[in-house]
Amino acid sequence: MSEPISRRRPLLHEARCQTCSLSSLCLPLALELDDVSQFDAIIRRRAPLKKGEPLFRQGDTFTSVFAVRSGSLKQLTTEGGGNDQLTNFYLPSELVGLDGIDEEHYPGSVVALETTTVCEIPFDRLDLLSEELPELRGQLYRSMSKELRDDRRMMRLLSRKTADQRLASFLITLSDRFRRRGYSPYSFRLSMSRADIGNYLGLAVETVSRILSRFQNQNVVAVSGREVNILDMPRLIGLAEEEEADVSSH
Amino acid sequence: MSEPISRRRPLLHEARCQTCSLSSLCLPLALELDDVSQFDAIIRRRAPLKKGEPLFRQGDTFTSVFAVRSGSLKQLTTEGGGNDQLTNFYLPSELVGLDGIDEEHYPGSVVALETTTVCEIPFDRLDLLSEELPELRGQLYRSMSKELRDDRRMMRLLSRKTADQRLASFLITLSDRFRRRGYSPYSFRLSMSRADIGNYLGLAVETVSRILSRFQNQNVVAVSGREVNILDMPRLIGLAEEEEADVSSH
DNA sequence: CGGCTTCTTGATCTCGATCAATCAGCGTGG
DNA sequence: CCACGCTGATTGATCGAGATCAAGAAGCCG
Repeated sequence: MSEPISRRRPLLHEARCQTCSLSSLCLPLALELDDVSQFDAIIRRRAPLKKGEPLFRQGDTFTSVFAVRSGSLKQLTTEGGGNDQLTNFYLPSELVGLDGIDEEHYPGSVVALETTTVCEIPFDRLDLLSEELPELRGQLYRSMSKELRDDRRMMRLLSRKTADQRLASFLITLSDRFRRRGYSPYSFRLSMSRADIGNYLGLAVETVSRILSRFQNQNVVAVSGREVNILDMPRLIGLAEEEEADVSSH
Repeated sequence: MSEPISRRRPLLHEARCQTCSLSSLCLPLALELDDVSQFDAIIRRRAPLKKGEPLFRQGDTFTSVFAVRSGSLKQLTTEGGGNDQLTNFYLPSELVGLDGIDEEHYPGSVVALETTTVCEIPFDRLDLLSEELPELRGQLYRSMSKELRDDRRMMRLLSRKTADQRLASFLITLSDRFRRRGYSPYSFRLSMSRADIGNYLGLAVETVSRILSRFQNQNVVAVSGREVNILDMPRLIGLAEEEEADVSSH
């Protein structure tokens, strides 16, 4: 009634969970159709963020978690001085803000890397709904659990892997996330700068650049600016693991 | 009634949430007395683990999370080869196993560092109970969120801090956890080896040893084997932050 | 006591940071 | 349409924190 086939707010129209192409990856993934409607009802749509615009800032009051609909974001934590640490990149269908639940504020800023749209999910409503919908609750537990698991992988990367292994792992992880979203795992565009990559991986920008060049010379990837082509995936996987591998082949 | 002042199962008796000294830190922290009983009813007590004994192993089927009652544990993730990464230490009242929820198995082994007792909380029962008890659900969300937050801090430590800062941060974090549990924040015993500390902080054992010696020479701490005394907490905090600090005082 | 493991201390080497200099893109305005 | 200036990316040269290699010392337990 209030919204027939609204042309005035086409974004809002498209932005329903029921018609969202990400629904098989996102929070409502395990819900029945009826339940999806309930979930959809608590979502708030947001105007798209422009590149560099913050979704929220470190210290802002925690109210909601956000599902990325399109684009990408980075999470930054500042601690004294101007010394940022980039702790995460978020791609479509991923959930942002879960680490803010246990205090009244977000522990880091989240900033758009390109034009980005998100769905805002007020946490108090989500919590209440999760009481009625066990599937939703389970999905929420699983999302957080998965993020914990990913964090552990990241710690391993930061404390044990060489620069080469870090870059290779990074590219593989990205590739994998694209593949799961239906994009090519071999050819994609980085939405983050070299500086962002370095910050995230605990490396200097120069090192990132150098290693990408080297990978390129070895015909493992082709890189042109932010455009990446993975030419030899098995080799790249080898580079990411490479346990001081018995390099000798005889 | 069923248990007057049972002498036959003193452990089980003491091991009730209602009388547990950790109840103000543990999962049931936000529950009313009646609700605590419900929670208590799903807990399974466990025989104490001896030093070196695993609570579970990487790959074991996920069934439960565990609350540490006494002692301490370490979490290890093995990835190809024999190259372990120590991703966490667990102290009394902390929750173990949350990162296993979203897959059918635990992503790492958890091993006792000393004689350790835990409460087993079957996750399916916990999930069901969290439907009825919003406070419990909230506490569970908060626990996971806090762990996410701690992980981010750890990533920062691993990718930006020097060896000195890492050691100082480690000691401060431990001190803080002891204080919150009612123990001295200045004097405590490390239940983990130097090798464990190094593995956790991304440093070689030798480096850990060297830096502890240096801290000792600077009268910041007194270390004797695994016994630690923090002599100058403000100084230690300074060492942990030390943003390429303007060392000059004039 | 002897045979472990764990811890400490010293000497050297290496990976990646840092410093420094271009180079490439790209939007802005003349 | 091109010159200008800015930011981001690449490449080279040097340096240093911490790893690794190598010995001892000190617990610890049978």
